[in-house]
Parts: sequence; C-alpha cells; structure tokens
Amino acid sequence: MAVTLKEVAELAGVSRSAVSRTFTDGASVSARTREKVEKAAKTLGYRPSLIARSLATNRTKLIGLVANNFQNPAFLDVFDLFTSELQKRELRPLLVNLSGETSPRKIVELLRQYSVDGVIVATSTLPTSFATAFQTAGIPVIHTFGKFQANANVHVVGIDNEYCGAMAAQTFAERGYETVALLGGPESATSTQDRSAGFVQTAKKLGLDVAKVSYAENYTYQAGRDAMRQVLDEKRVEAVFCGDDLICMGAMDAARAAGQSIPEDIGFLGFNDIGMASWDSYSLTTIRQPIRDIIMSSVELVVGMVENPGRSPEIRLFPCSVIDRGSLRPVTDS
Amino acid sequence: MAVTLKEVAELAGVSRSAVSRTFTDGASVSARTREKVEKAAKTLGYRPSLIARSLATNRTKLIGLVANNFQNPAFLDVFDLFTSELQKRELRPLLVNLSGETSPRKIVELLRQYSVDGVIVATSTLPTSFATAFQTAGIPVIHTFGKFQANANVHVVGIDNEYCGAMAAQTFAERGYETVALLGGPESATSTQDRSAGFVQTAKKLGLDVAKVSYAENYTYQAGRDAMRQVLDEKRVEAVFCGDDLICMGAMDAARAAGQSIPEDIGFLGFNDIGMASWDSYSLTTIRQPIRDIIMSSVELVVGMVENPGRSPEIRLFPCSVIDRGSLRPVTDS
DNA sequence: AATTTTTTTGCAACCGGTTGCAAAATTCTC
DNA sequence: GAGAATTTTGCAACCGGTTGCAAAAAAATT
Repeated sequence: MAVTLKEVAELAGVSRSAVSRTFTDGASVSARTREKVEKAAKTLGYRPSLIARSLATNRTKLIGLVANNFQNPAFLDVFDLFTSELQKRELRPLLVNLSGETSPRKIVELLRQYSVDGVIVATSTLPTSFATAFQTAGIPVIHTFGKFQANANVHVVGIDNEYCGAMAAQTFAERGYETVALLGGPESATSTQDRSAGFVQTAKKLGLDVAKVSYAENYTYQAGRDAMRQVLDEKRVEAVFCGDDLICMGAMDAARAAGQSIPEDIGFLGFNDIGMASWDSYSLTTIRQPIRDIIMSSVELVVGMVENPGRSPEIRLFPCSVIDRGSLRPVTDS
Repeated sequence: MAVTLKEVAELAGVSRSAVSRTFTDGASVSARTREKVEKAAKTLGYRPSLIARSLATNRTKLIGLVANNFQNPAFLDVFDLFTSELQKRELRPLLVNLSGETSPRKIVELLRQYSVDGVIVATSTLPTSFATAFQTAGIPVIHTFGKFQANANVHVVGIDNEYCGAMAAQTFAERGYETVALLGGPESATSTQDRSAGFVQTAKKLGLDVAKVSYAENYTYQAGRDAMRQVLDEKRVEAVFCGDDLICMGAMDAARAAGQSIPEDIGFLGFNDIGMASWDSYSLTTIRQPIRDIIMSSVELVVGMVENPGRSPEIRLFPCSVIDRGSLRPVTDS
C-alpha cells in the first residue's frame, strides 16, 4: 500500500540515500537530484514513514501528556493548548489517562515502550516522585502544576501555591473580612497543602480568624457542595477561600440553598478562573492561574530538553492575579 | 541506553527469535526457553520497543482522535472515555486538534505518516467527506457524532439528530407550549441542520408555532447569550430549544438578565446533559446524548475494523432521552 | 527400539528509513 | 588545463524487532 523510499529512488534513478537526504533537512543534495526526487515522490505520493524514521533516529516526535483530571473544565484549556502548541512544532501528543490510578512504574514503562521524546506530567495532585520516575528512566520530563522545591531535580512549571494562599488571605483582609474559612481541594494534593499553608499562615499574620478548614474529596461541583455543609455549620464564617472554581461553585450553591446570599451574607473566592467563573449565575471573584503561559512554557521547555538533555532542572513560576467579580464585597477604603 | 532483543538473547543463551517469540502472544516457545528468556529479560529490564515492532508488523497500536471542540465540557467526557477505553485494550490515543482548521488532506497525511491503526473523527460539525478522506487513504475510520446516511460508505456512531429535534418539539407540545423558538448551534454543523429540520417539521405537525429560528456562532456560553438577544425580541416565545447545554445556559442567563424567570416566563430545553446541567443555578431540562455508549461503541468498532478491514460500513445510533429538571413547566394532563 | 508426527528452534530476510565513509563529480585556484 | 578543495553520491551497515522456512528436538505411535 504505502510507497517506500526504494520505489521513489528507482523512479528517480538515484540511490535510496539520495531520497532520504532530500527529505531530511540539513542534508546535502544537489539541486538537480532534489528536483528529480521531488518529482518522483510527487507522482508516487510518497511520504516518509515516521515509524521507520523513528527507529533509525531514535526520535519519535511524540510527547506524552500524563493527566489525571478529566473532569475539570480547566483541563479543556490544557488539552487545547497542549495539542495545538505541539502541532505547531510538528510534534504529536500521546495522552495518558491516569484516572485508573496506575503505578508510576507502569506508566513509565508504557511511555518508554513508545519511546516518547519527552513527557509532561500535568497534575498538582501527585507527588514529585512521579515525575522523577521518568527522569530516572532517562526520559525528559516536566512536572507542570507541580510542587517546586529548592533542591529540584526535575523541571517544574506552575505557580507558587503557597504565595497564592497568602494572596487569598490578603484579599480577604483588604475587604474587611475577619472570620474566614478554607475549603480546599483534595487534601492529598500538594497544591492544596501549599495553598492551605500559605493561607492559614498569612491569615494569622493579618489577624484573621480561620474558623474552619475543610477539604473537598475531588475537583467537582458535587464535592464542593458536600464539603460546604461542614463549613456552613460554623455560623460565623464570613468568607470562604476555595481550592478550585468548580468546588467553589458547588459551595456557593450549597450556601444559597441554605438561604445565604452572596456576597451579602457570605463571600467566596475561587481559584483558576475557568470560563464559567464569569457566568452571571456565579460571577466569581477568583485567583487566576495563567494556564496558557504555563502550558506554552512547559511545551517549550520539554522541547528544549529533548534537544539539549543535559539542561539542568529549572523552576518556572508564573504570577497569579485576583480577578474581581461579584462574589466578595468590595475593597474597604481604610 | 535501552536494552535490546539481542542482549537478552545472549544472556539467555538463545536466538533472537526465541526472545521475540516469548514476547509475542500466540507464538510457540517451550516452557523452558520462556523461563530462561523471562529471567534474562527481568535482570536486564528489557521491554520490547513498540516502534521496532510497529515497523515489522505494520501495526502501531495508535488510534487517532480528531476533534475540533476543545471548549465544550462535553468533550471532557469524550477524552476521558476515549483514552481509558483505549488504555484498557493496550492502545494509545494520538490527539489531533482541528481547531486550527487544517485541510482534510493534511490531516490524513499526518496520521498516515504516523501509521495510526485507525481514526475516530469525533465531531458533528464537519461534513462526512472529512471522514471519507481517511477511508480513501485506506485508514479505518469512524465518524463519531457524524451525520448518517442510508448509502453510508463510512462507519457512523452517534444519534439520530433529526429524531432528537422531533423529540424536542414533542416535549414542548406535551407541556402545552404553543409558541416556541429554536436556538441552534453553528448553522454549518450537520447536527444543527438535522435537529432543526426535525424540530421545525414536527413542531408544525403538532400545531406549534416556531416563532423564531436563530443560531449561535459556536458552542459557547457567550455565543448562546448573544444569540438569545434576537430570540428575546420576539416577545411571544414561550420556550426555547437549544442545540447545546452550554449555549442554553448562556441563553438562560440572557433571559434572566432581561428580567424573565425560568420556567415561569420562558422555558428552556437543552441538549447533551453535561454535568453542569444539573447544577442548582440552571437545573436544566435537557435531551441527554449517551456519550459513554457512543464512545465505547466507537472504540469497539474501530478496533474491529483494524482486525477485520473488510467490514462493511455500519451505522450505530443510540437513543436519546429527555432528562426532566426545572427549566420547563411540567407535563400537562390532557 | 524404530518410525512417524508434532513441537520448538535458529537462520536469514525483511519492515522503511538514516548515516559514516570513501569514491566520484563538481567547483575553485593559479 | 592541471591540481587541490569542496560538494555530492552510493554503498553498506544499522535501528530493534518479526516471521517463513527448514532443521533439530521432543513426543507419540507401533
């Protein structure tokens, strides 16, 4: 079925190497040969087989994307950006769905078998060791949305979660809230831990009372709604910082269902700024995570690693910002 | 870096074929040899290279997923199901993001170069010719969410959009609505066209007045919100059938912003039943498209085609159902 | 125990490309 | 126009597996 190098070579009356060279950039072929080959290739409808090329060059142009959050709309952006960024560079995304919770070893094996050129582990819920496993196997890896550590041995692209937690506390303080609560994402996620730490610490420093700390079981509306019940038990809470917009929306609806109005009775601060945050029904004030920058940077970095494996681990953090909408009361002029 | 067949063979003291055979199921190896090989493989940490295998067998175990709707949450389910279904079968998803609107020829070439074993074109907005292009190139293809035609020459898995349109009209009639509107998805999408046709036709048959037909520019909240303005101009409209839940939510918010309450002043019927449809703020009555069934069936079918290419084109349609929530008034006892 | 049947094994060719190397062809110098 | 320098070309080995075929080994039959 498929046309091969050999057939083109025969038709063009040149050697196989000549054909190979016309299709490899940076190789030396005379204009005359190139022309002959291109003509032959065209009449035959030849396309080099990337599989064969991969075998010979030991490069597949495949980049793995490991994700475990296929419920959260924030990941639509991730998929969209990731795939289109790769396509621009003539690379292909190989998706791995971690939801079935497979072991790191297995996943590494899997991607190693496909000889992906590099991997982006896009999750904030896994320990760094997961990404490191690829490193150990000699596969260039970026831990996107990952936890950064000063003694990093793996590239991390994301945000400073602890600082973002602090931002949240600051935001509450500026608006004159005094008794607040934290409704985080899954407690095991490193991002949750860091944000909580930053939030609680700074809240204390600013003299806020963190009356309740509670965690949603996962990044869903329902989990947020459920977890909010506990927060509502603590009557004094004036504002809630949620670990994710989706969770936050669930929490808001729980509050409303309990007869509270937003932001008059209770305020909400979300995280991520997903598209829905700006919808009328929520009009959510939230901390925006620059997903676009993060993904573009991750792709750029993984490509860089493939080309230059010796590169030393880098941490790239992007600033988050508060997007002011209607779920918190306005800043008080103090 | 990577351990090869040859090294394992040497350590185990057998031929390369023997090693190959122990890792190919259905091949004949004695228990004794298998054992020796497995031991050697283990100590060396050997994994067969799928690239090399692909070259030899002409099978890559890669399945392409071509999509062009990376904004709609409905596609999160698609990605999730697609990837996990493939993983179960030891196949890998290769994602192609069509949003950059590339030509069919280019996409076909792209996937042909990677020698994907099969392709699932998951979009309702493209003409059938797109999927057919793969067929012509000899690549097994399924057009998921596609338009089915009696004289099909390509496999289609999805729903009967025309019938769904009719269901919508029926649903309105049952609830005693008399003057209704259609707020479809992009006009160029085949699914929109079919649903509109079914809706308008059946509405007429049932004696409903379709006072307004309008289309959103794309499958987004904002587009729905914008398009709803035109519908609101037509004061008499009692209920709106939307081509997509996301569009519908935008439309609902536009109606509310105009001071109408749902379902008292105006009713809404969505399409898809995405997770958000059940959220308190919308509580959307909608026509549920069984995405899970559709994707599982598509994967099954594409796998079947790979194994048995001669298979003749099949159309698989799944029933949709009305999920009754709070955005339409109740069924009238007539 | 000899013969026949069945199973296992290794050889060698092949999948479709790339690439180092030396020979051939071209271009440049004087 | 001869010789040196440079560019282009083809050969052949290689990437890491699979597989048809015939020989060898094991099992079954008598």
